[in-house]
Amino acid sequence: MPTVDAETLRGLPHFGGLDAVARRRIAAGSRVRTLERGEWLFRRGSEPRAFFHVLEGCVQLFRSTPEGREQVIHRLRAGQSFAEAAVLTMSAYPVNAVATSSPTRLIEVGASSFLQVLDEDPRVARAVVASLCRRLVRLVQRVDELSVSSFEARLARYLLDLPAAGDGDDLVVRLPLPKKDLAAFLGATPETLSRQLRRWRDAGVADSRGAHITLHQPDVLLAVVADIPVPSHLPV
Amino acid sequence: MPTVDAETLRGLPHFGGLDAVARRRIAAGSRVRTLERGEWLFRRGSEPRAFFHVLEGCVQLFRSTPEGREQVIHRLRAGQSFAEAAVLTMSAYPVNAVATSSPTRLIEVGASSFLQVLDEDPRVARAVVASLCRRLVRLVQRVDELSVSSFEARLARYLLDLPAAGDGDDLVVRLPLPKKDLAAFLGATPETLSRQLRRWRDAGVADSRGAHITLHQPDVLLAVVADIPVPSHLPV
DNA sequence: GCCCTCGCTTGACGCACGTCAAGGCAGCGT
DNA sequence: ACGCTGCCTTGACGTGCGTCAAGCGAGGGC
Repeated sequence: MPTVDAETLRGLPHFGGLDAVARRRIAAGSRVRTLERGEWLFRRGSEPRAFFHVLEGCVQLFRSTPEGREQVIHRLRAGQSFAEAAVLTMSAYPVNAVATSSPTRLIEVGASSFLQVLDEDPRVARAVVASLCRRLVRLVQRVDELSVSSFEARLARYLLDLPAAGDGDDLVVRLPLPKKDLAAFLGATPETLSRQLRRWRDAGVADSRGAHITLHQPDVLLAVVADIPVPSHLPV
Repeated sequence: MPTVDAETLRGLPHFGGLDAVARRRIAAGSRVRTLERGEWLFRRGSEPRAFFHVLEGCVQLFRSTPEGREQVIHRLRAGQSFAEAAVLTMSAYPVNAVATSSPTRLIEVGASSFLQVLDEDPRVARAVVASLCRRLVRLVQRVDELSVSSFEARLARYLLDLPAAGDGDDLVVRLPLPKKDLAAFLGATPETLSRQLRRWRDAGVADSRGAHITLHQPDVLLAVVADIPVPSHLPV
């Protein structure tokens, strides 16, 4: 059970400004955990004893219905923290969490030491408030997207938000996750994703070869994102 | 422009524990506003100069697409605060806000005095963090609901969450808002709402007369909420 | 009384997506 | 080589829900 170096905590957004004493206190209540792909970190409804910070790999937060349909709420990569809110309300984790790559290394910060430091140091409180706010705004956006925009629009937005390389007039992006997971993240099925990419290929808008997707007409995608139906002067 | 009595602030969740000095500071940066039904409080994208606390009436937060489709994010009634997150990030209101009843009275708390007190008093920070967390959890629930559950399930859950009066074996609830607004809140259209109520009436599950809805078989609705398809031993 | 507006209800119709089922194609172990 | 097992793709089909359009009933003004 590897413990956490107090120095390591300096890198975390919440604890960057802390003095050495407080940092050592947090470090004492923390440890590093390593998970394999597919391993569960916590389940929805269980008691939140800790929040987490991703050092390496990827964690997916999701909910699921009794029949197995799942909605991915969030994907966390290196440098991001999560589950602070659950710790702060001290009620229950509202989602499930599993690692989606191997190995995934995390810092697990114990609830009690975190709450103590939070009460004593206004700077931590400030940092936590800020990060909660950012998350809140992002969620508001997702509520909006999931209910009013089509799958096409959600996918277009996702692709345009990826880091892209130019290639002549085209943009080329690389999917950072398998297509079936991307589909789940966008609240749809792999079949729907596949069909949308097919339609774009037929229309000459975008081509996909494996995880590499070439956007021939990014402006069309931009119009889709804005939810303005594209004037169909396109060849069949 | 009526100013705010420092005593009034004692009633607000964020400021209940404050000392008189801090409260007077907040009061100086605040005022009471009265809106008519339909009046705008702020628009998405504008700069957040204040957050609000509802004293009376109702405020609706929503987003809308260029073509006019709207998604209601939240409805606030007396005793609730909103837009703290926008103030804290200091970027832009992520939603629109309008009053939906007349009169709607609000306390408008100026951003600068709020931020100052937040930095100085850890108790305020704690209260704000707690309220943000609650909101975050509720939003996570909505992301989940909007994407994985059917309209029927969302409506069932909404009805079961209303305060109900018993009447024999039946439960009777009163819709606190017009049906078209309810439909929007649940991310659907009035037609869809109408049809669902019709189906329940035909199945003998629930009857609606205006805003009064009688639930003859609450257990069926409970099953719907759990997303377990109801075994159809029901008469046509 | 009449007419207007608004909220609600119904029907007809279309489309986006989910589900089920059947391949194709890669990688990988034996 | 073989057959696994996953991931992706495609087709056929069903359905939830939005859109359009019509009609209904309850106010409210004149």
